[in-house]
Amino acid sequence: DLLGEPMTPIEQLIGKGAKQITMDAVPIEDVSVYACADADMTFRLVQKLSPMLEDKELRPLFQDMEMPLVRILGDMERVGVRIDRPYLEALRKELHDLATKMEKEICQLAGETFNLNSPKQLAVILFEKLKLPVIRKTKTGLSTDEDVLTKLSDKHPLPKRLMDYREIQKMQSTYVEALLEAAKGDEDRVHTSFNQTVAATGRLSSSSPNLQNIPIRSELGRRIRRCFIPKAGHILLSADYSQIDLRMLAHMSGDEAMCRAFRAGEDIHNATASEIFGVKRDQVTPELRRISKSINFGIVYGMSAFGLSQQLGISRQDAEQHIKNYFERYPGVTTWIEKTLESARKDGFVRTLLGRIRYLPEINSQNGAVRGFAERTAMNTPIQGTSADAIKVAMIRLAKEQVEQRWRGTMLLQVHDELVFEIPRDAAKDTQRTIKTVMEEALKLSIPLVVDLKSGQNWAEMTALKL
DNA sequence: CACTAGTGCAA
DNA sequence: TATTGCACTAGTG
Repeated sequence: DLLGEPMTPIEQLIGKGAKQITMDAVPIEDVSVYACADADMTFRLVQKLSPMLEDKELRPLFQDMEMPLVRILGDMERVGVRIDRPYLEALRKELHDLATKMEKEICQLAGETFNLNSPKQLAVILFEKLKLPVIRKTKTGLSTDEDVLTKLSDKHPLPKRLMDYREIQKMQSTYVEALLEAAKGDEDRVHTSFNQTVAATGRLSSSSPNLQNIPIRSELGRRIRRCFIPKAGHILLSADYSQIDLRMLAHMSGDEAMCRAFRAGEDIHNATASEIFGVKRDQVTPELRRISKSINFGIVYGMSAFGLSQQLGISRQDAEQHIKNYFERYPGVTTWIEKTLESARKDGFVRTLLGRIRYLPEINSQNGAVRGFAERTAMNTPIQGTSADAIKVAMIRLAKEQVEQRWRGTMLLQVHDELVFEIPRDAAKDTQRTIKTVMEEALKLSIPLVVDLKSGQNWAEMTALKL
């Protein structure tokens, strides 16, 4: 600001224009205290979240949660996470050679060369040249997604080969190359951005690179995850909330059977299977547990019988029966969903346990699809958002405890229900205890929050810790 | 270079 | 016709 008014200290910290936004709403002298070195981040935050100040219930959320978190996230971003560059370079070479080989083989199967990364070109090969049956359409053409390719894989060898190729391609382009690019300088650490004002539920998001979607499920995925390592003399420590979303549902609904299961320390999917299939706890087969796990997730997302049937590959009638049994066994959940929808229709918004608000202007829409979407959001937001509230509380308390020297090390990442730390080898013991306790006590609920700890020399191979 | 569509990774 | 995100490639303008 070379010619205009001199900038105030707060403006210097958080950017021009911040004054009107913050000062009009309410004077917060402490903004400068919280403003971290990332001025742009703070400015966006103030701009986007300052309406919170006008709502009596949201003001503490803004001042005591979101503002202190700015500093913590800024620190995490600046510290970054170490990656094993030589390891990733080798992986890049291996995957490159593999992809090249598979590309040739697939084009031979197809009888012509084409761009394997083009769904449009692939559809021509699959459905015109090879005359395979069309499983599903997209709005512009014929679908070739994983679900479709799986259904085609007993009719021709190409679909399976293509699925394998896609996995390699995904891992190579989205992770291996992106991470090497992100750690290109003289430092072997990558620095994500934690976005505080993006997700409508109050979750964080991560970008450039996104470190909240590092693969873990496939074997190749775990090989990528292995590239995240601690600095010399340190370990990686991961602390994750066990079934946090379902615990939030249990607490908010107060459902007796669900709360009882959590209080007894039961495996919730096992308990659910036992309830809805009417078998004893020790008679639950892996298959019944798998179905129950799907239903539990589905409930959190506001699933339909159709959705469950698709997910499980069963008939709609069977899916309907499972859902019916679920609501009969967990009547408190049924009531909670009804009450939540009712208040959303009346007020036009829903809130998390700590009062975070999400407006749902389409909850009374005449359009069934639009309304249905708003209804699923109305159920999901209090659950997902309360989980986000809990881990944010934990992060703030942990940062405070760290200043008070209750533990040593550095918080590196937040992945929605997990915190990842870099801990000096000799500080492990006390630190573990503190982290677990602080996280589990983040919110006092009618059921316990449980945190599982793991540690290791990389983010893929971690050993469970017992205290 | 900006944008959309399809696809797929995570919690 | 299952929530919240981010990001890749192809394709279009």
